[in-house]
Amino acid sequence: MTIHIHNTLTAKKEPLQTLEPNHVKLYVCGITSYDYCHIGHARSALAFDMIVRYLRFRGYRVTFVRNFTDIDDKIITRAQEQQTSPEELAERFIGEFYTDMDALGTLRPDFEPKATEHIPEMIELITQLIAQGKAYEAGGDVYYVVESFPEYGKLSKRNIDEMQAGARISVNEQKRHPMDFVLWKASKAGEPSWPSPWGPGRPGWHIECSAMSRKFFGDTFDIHGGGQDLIFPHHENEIAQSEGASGCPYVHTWVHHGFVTIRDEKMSKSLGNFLTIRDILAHYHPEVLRFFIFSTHYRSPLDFSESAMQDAATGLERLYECIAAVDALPGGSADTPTLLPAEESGRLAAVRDRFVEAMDNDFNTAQAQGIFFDTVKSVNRLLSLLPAEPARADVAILRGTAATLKELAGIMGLLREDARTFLANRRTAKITGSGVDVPAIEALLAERDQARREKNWQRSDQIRDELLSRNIEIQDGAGGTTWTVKG
RNA sequence: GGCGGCGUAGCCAAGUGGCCAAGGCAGUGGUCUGCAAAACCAUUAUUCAUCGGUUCGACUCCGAUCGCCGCCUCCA
Repeated sequence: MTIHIHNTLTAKKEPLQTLEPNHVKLYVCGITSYDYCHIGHARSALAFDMIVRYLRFRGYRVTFVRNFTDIDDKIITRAQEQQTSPEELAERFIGEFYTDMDALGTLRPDFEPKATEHIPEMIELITQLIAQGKAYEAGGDVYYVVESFPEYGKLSKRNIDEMQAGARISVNEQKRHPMDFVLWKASKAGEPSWPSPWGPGRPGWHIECSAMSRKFFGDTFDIHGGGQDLIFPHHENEIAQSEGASGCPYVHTWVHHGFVTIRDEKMSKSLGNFLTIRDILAHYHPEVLRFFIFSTHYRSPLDFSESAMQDAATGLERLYECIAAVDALPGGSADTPTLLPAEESGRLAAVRDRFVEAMDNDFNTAQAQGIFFDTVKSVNRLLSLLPAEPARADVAILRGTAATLKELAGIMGLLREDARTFLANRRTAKITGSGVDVPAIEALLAERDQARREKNWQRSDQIRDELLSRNIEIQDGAGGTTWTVKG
């Protein structure tokens, strides 16, 4: 089996081929650091976190590069608003980004280049383009000659004429052609600037990725990723710059993930409908967010809602409950005959293969989650059949399955906590959130326990209803009564 | 207007032409339980927006229609 990945460039799923055997060179567009990250950024980070982990799980060496855009119009504007310097603002939000990413538990990329630390590389690339007649200087700015690149539009499936028909291209007297885009901008007074052959200025947005990916990977690399909104113009322009300069193919596979929407609309600051990662994590465990994000294929839109998050939380708890039940199993006896039907043990043993098949198909995490639930169902079924002194062989199979489940779910960053701890913490979080009085509950339960011993069912049920009205749900088990907070 | 994508049960969501259309949430019946809860078992789309076409056979391919969304300006 080979991994198939959807390639935006060809609009097809293609078998993964790497330039170097078993080595994937992956570049992902990171954030422009001028504000807190929202769930859309979380989706991007988590999608590529999963992809990197999965490729490594499948035996690839992955070199993962993700940049920071730390100089940009928005940064300059925001810094002025906040009466600080662009450098300070950008650094601050890079720090906030790390805070969020660490909370989400994402892997650090192997390299995290910043635009401001690669100005010479950008100047060199621009110089090469000018030397080839593919860029020109005008009034301290440098522009790319779009018409010098006949394949312009091949990624976003557009052509220059059609786009000119749209009237939204700003008129700029400096440009020779309205679609020409800026590689280097002359700085205005008070703006950050770097010396260049064209005078003091700063880089255009697109050039940084071309220059930095070339630094780490050379002229051609395997996978370039980002959000679907980057396809045009950002990635289209990167292709024009890089292929224009090198004459080589820039990227083999383009991977673009879908948006997070709220009430089916794209999150955007102008609509005021965006939620930051820390907003979400204040209310939900990071794994709940991950579970929610991976419940839909990465290229599809994903609609955020409270109820969807609740479903995700319920689903994740179901997985953890199962793991916790297996963890609680006794060692088992060699004298007890095994109960596990061959069909069932075969199904459990197939989990890994089924998971790989789903994930090899363009990282189908939604299908993979379905396989987790299938597995949980099988495990629970067997658990419910197990006698007090189960067969050692059955226990071994269940423990092995639980371990596999944790390993595979770990690729999505799920089931990474100790199950009992997770469930206990979750209950604690709910208690804290709802202001439940634990000693009062314990007292009522003790009273109910006494009532039950006396077979005073009326009083016993009265207490249960009383607790339920406070959102406390109880479970009578062999080892006593436990309780959880609903919701 | 141009380009791209989507429309699968009450909700969410897989499905790379052909065994009964995954899975989750919610619902219903049952087992268990003093009664419950959890768990388990069973059940919930003769049908995949609509209409045509290709094919022995289509949710899967092609065309049209309707509806929704995104990009075309900064954007994950």
